[in-house]
Amino acid sequence: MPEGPSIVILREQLDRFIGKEVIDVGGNAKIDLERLKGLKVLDFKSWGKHFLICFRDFTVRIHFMMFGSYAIDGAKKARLRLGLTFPNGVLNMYTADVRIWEGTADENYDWSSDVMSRHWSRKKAKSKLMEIPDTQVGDALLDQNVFSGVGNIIRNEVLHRIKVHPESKTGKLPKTKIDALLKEVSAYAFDFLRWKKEGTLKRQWQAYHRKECGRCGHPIHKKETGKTRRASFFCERCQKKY
DNA sequence: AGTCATGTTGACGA
DNA sequence: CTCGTCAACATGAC
Repeated sequence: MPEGPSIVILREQLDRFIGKEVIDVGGNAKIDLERLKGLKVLDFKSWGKHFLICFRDFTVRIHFMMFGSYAIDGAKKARLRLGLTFPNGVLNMYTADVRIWEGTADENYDWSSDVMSRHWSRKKAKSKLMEIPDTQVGDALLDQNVFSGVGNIIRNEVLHRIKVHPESKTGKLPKTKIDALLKEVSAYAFDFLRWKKEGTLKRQWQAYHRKECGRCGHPIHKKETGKTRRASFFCERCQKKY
């Protein structure tokens, strides 16, 4: 569920609830559920992995963490975290971290860091990278403040695409590799979106959870890298360590 | 059936 | 104050 493109897919399915009133609220989310009742949803937005339900005076922020899921016009077996009933349908969410931000989404988020936003700024991401030259690029990719929406799939596939080893220090990357990184991180997110919709995402993976490199056939190395200690999958033949 | 995983936060101690 | 470590959360695919 969790990476940015999956949240975009959720958002895209909810157009018919925009402008509609929440006529009932349920679930075990630790927020004041009654507060939503009777209010109109002005919009659904996303910022990276954050799914945002926009009301006039506040924003409900949903984070699906690792195991989150949702159902539209249906229910699942899992315990309901937050369920919204509209006159024309239902949105149910499970295993999510739910919070309320006072104010609008615009007041709470910097859209330029979302790799799937139309406001995504390569330039700003580049200057953020320059500030952390000693950070491993694998860790930098998971930094939501720099690349919001990027998760473990996107980071591993992007690094494979640009032939860079996850343990490379950002400050040592050649300019061409920095530029390739900034370009591909967004490009891959949109490929992910398309493949996920087609149901072909897994078979497109070139490194992530693969035994052999999708490019050269060399065995894929799996290792917990960096401070994040998430699993990195990479080709020691194709991907150079800087 | 057991293992593993598309993630983040907060507590705690050094 | 900042850093590292760890527990906690909770589900489903294989």
